[in-house]
Amino acid sequence: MTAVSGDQVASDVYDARALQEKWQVRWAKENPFVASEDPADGRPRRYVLDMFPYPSGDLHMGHAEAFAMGDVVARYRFQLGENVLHPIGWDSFGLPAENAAIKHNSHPGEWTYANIETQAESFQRYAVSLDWTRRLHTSDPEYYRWNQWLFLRFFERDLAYRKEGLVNWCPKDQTVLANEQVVQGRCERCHTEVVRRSLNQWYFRITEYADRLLDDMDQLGDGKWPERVLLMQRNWIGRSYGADVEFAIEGRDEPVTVFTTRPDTLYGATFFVAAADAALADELCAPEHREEFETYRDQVAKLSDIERQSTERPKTGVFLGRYAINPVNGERIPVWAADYVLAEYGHGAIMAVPAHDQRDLDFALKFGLPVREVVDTGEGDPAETGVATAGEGTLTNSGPLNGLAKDEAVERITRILEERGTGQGAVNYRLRDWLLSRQRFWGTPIPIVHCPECGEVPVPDDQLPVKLPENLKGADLAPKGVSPLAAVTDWVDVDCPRCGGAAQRDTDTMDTFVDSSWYFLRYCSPNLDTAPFDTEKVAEWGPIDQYVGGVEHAILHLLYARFFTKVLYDMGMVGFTEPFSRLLNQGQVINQGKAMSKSLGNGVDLGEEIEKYGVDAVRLTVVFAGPPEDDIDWADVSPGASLKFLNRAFKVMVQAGAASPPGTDPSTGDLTLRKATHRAIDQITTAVEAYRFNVAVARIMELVTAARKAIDSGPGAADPAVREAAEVIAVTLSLVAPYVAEEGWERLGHTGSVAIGNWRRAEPELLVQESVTCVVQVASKVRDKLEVSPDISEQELERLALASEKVRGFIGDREIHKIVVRAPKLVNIVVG
RNA sequence: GGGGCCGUAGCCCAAUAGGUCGAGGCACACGGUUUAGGUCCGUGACAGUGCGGGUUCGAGUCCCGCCGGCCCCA
Repeated sequence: MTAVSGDQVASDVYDARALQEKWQVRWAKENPFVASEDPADGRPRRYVLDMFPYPSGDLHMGHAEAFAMGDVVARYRFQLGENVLHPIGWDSFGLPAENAAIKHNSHPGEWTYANIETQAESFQRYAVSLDWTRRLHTSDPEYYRWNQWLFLRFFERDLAYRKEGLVNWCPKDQTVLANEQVVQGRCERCHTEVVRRSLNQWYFRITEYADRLLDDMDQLGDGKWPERVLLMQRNWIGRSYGADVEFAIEGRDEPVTVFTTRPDTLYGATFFVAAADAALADELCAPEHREEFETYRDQVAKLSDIERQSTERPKTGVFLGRYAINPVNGERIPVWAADYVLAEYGHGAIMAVPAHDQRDLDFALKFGLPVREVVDTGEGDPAETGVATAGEGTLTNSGPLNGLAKDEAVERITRILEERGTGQGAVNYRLRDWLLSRQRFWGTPIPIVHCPECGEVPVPDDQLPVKLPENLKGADLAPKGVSPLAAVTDWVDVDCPRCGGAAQRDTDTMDTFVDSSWYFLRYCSPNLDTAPFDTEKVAEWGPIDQYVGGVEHAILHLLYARFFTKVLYDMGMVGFTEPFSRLLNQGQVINQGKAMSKSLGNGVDLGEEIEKYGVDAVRLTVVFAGPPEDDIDWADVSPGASLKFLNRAFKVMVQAGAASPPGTDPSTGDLTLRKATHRAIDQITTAVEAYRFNVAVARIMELVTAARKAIDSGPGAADPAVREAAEVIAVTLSLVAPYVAEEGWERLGHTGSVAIGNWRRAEPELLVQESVTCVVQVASKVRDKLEVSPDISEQELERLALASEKVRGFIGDREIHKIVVRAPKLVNIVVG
């Protein structure tokens, strides 16, 4: 670990391990990063938060990157002298604990809390500027009690409800999943193919907030959130404008409503399709087609979502022996059942316009259904080309719409439908309600009692928390398709809170994303036992000024947390509608171009890297590797080089500290170095504020080199400018390499931590340059360079440029067409 | 299939409102220090911005097309 040995005086050598041991003890004693609640404390308040970790084991390289980035932001704020809230906690409910408990025949809590302790120690060693007094764990009854309390408030507001419906079921984890947890038809966690089941489950009515979730994103623009995250959320919510159109069905009293984004193509609807697995298809099926339909439906049920949504697969379907009536032209169109229409989107049925929708066209061609073009786009007839046309064009074959453009037609037909009472303008969303029940043990019990008399009865607030039974372990927790809680009869059987009769607890637990949807509010009053959080404290700290975490949460966690915040706003419990004012997505740490994994054998162990290079060097490596949002390939970076740099920086601080006392007036110091120092301050500050931490580090490196040069071949270590530079090095380096910064600061003769309130401002007079290089171009090629004053006038600069011998030579006898002058940096002489 | 982001030395990456492509680092080479090696100090070479067009006095930056990579939605 010691990087330098031999002729150096041992104490002047940066010894990472020794410094870690020394400063961890001091920080633990002095607690420099505790947020102040003192009302008299006038410092600006700042809330910086890293997404809390899941205690899956010890910290790994991913945590190292995330928390190094977040810590740059937090420590910068501390350096500015702000009152920073930078708390930590654990997202400690979840499946891995349960699986570990089954494997080791233990209780999930044992594994969970042991891992939390391990991670807590690692965080201390990693020197993250955390406020340890606010620590929380979502698996504590003191925490999940408030999940239950919030669930009940949602229930009262009809934002939590139970319904029977087709849900995503993971056969491996033996539980249902939210839509957001199904990626490409597979379980987000274990990648098993998800199947459909019809179950009675609890949902949060997030669709009620779809418009606000979309529209409030306006608050997050201008670089406050990464554009791609906003884009992903927009896509996920998937708002589309169109119309609901009522189709009468022969032999049925009630019409069937379909949603379409293209009401303008209504005259081109030549058939009607119900999702094969929707109740509607079953209902519409004529008796003589029932057998065929049921066979088909059973086939569809066996298909995975992946197969079903594949565009490669030929279209399948059956005719249901019924006809629907097109409301605008009275046309009888056949009703089919197919699997390319999804039961849970829109109304589970569509009007098919084969000329202008490729899926409909594929289906029509396969089954010999008519294709009628109603928008002339100037492309070939879809019936012949096999290519549906979706673009702009002029309406045709469409009665009153003929001759209109697409947008006009949409407007006109919507009005016609509304006048006739057979349809209306409508908005459809891709977003589904949030399925929150899980058939697993290690989560928050849903605080509802099912009573044969009273139905769904909320557990009264004063009986919260509904605690998990403690006597389950090992095989008791094995997945069996129903929650393990169902088997604990003395837990399940309770008196109905309303009528006192025999009743049973709901045995499902909540999706752990409920836990993480409001934890950032709990940090403001982590021990409050009368409410989930103190509204006034949240008003003082919130919303979060800077949130830091991985892009893998771009939809799930961030969407849910935004939803919760809006509900809490409506309840008057928080005063803001967006929880995270700014968001930084850090990248992943990969190795040799691939995600680290055991099977590839390319894992990099954080503990081993720290052992080899020390905490500071590891942190410096991840921060310097590139922009924060980029992935870091560990094969491309060099922690050894980081360690060497820290050594250089440390020696500068030690030598400057030995040569002059603290408090030395820098104004008499070497001007060249002073200018370099203040330019560095200026550039580092700008870079940190713009999240360009890698650039900030590069500027610190330059400053160290400049100081080194000043000591070796300039004014010498005792020059006041060298001390000034060394102090700036200590302060700026503290954002990234806290140990060496603290030790350097002490060697510079300071007492107290370097980490708080020491950021310097660049002195403007030291930033001005007495001369700048002006390039002179002839026909856009650089032909000469001039040293000029920064405030030179355009006229003067033009005169100087034209006076240049070199320039005159290149102009020759060509005619000057134009001279572009951009004082003081450039002159371009355009010649004929 | 639709949408988005990205492509700068062997490698990781910089480049205010379009204005000298190269800040920083890795690797490499050379010199100094060193008994030697490493460390340390210093010096240096290598690219013209994926390809092809366009706008402009001037394009890494703006526009169009293509190639390659990544992401989101189908």
